[in-house]
Amino acid sequence: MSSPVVTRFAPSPTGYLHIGGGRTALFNWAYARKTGGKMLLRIEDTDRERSTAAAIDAIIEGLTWLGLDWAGEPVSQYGRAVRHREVAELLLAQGKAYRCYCSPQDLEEMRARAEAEKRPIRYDGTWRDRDPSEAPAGVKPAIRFKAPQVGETVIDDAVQGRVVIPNKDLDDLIILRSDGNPTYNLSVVVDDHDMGVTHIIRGVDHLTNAARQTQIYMAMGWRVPHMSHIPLIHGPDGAKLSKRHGALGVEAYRAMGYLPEAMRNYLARLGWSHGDDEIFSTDQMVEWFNLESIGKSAARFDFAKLENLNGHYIRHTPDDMLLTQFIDFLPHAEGGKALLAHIDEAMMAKLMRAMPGLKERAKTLVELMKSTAYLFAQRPLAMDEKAQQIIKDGGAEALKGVLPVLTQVENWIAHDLETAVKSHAEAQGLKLGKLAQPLRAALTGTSTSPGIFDVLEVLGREESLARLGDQAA
RNA sequence: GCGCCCUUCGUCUAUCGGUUAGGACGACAGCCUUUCACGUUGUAAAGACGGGUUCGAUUCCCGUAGGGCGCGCCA
Repeated sequence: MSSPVVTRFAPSPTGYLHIGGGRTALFNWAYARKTGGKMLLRIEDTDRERSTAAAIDAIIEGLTWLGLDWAGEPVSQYGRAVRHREVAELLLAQGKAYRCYCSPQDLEEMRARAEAEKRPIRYDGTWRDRDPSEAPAGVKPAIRFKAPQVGETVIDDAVQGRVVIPNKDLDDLIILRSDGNPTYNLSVVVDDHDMGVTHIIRGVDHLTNAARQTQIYMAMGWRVPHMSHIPLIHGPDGAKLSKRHGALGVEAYRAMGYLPEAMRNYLARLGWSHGDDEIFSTDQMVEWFNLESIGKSAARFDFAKLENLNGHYIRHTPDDMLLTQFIDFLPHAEGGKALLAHIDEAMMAKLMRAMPGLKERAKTLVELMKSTAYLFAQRPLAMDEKAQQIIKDGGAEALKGVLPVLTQVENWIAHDLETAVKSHAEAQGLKLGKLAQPLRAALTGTSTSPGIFDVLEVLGREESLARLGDQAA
């Protein structure tokens, strides 16, 4: 029996929770659930300049919206700085780290020179073996990790396989800044160790860090956690995800009207697969999830597929649940708050009745919201010229013209009309061309199909219908 | 420049040496429908290139090309 799995999601609060981070969190969460372990949340806020409380809120809200939860309170990495410093000092005392008196300018020059001479950009080890007595006065040193210079560091990665990195390509990284604050690579190792993390699942952009961190683990004599470096998500053009593409915060996806379950399903399929299965519940995903089935190559974000999936989830969500989700969505939607103000019991009832027609053709909640515009509109509705002309012309032709016009105004009504007409026609043995009967029935209240009265209200001209009826009959 | 990783239809992917290379999204066409959508049927669409290994390679190895990531007193 091995120890229970502990995963962690460790974002830095320097901005919104982007979609790649959301997927990383999903994988960590899914793996923890699958194995009966737990996922921890750690906020990597050691960069005091860029970390913000707003970003922390955004991350937590984003995860919550995605339906991902974690064990215990979020851990602030910055709050553990004392311990990180302690480890840095320990490394220093053991001769596994040393003080470096190079100034940032020195280092910049070093880099510039290396670049100019087309040499690898690395710290040259100036202070690695220099006698501390040579230290310039008044300069606060940074502490560098004394990384092995020969041999190689191996990362046994569940996704990437066995990755071997020559130690000569890894330089002595700073673990403690000259101002006494720890840096990322040190903090991560100390925290993951102290927090009992058994499995690290993160983006491949951390692969090189994994090597450096492995060296620190070894220097401390700590056990190296299982690693899984998952491929990154690219934009539609194959390049890095930019804001133009999908590098938006997860809250942007919420505002675009995507359902959390659709997002989970889509994100899971991006890089991970279970045979030919495309649409699966989150429970199903958890049951199937495994690290081995995660691919190694980067995947492009495809909004068309997300939309399709989202449409599927919208259609398959029970009306009442969808209505709840819709209401919850409104505050986050552009123009949604204005609608929210008009929602009372009567409106809820209307929305509920309209939902079957509404959800049939909405791929996102935004589309669904747009389709409800009719319900919120002032009566009587203004008709465009085309509609007016059609009415003016009257006659049997009018009916043909009316439907498309209605479509423009409000698809779902047309849907109701169509359904009502069809059923009436069938019930009364009428040919579909003869619509007068069912329409009259609707007008007199014989039909209970919601939307019919609204339709007539839109038309606003019972005479036209009557005329149509005469001709059609 | 150096290191690491990747490469199957336009996109996401299946395939664990032998398949007519499968599915999904998208596209196109038909059906359903007096709108749109849903649904449904079908079509087109892929192993980057070059060498090996093997009776046999998409699958294993090497090289080339292309792409990605990393190389901060950022995380």
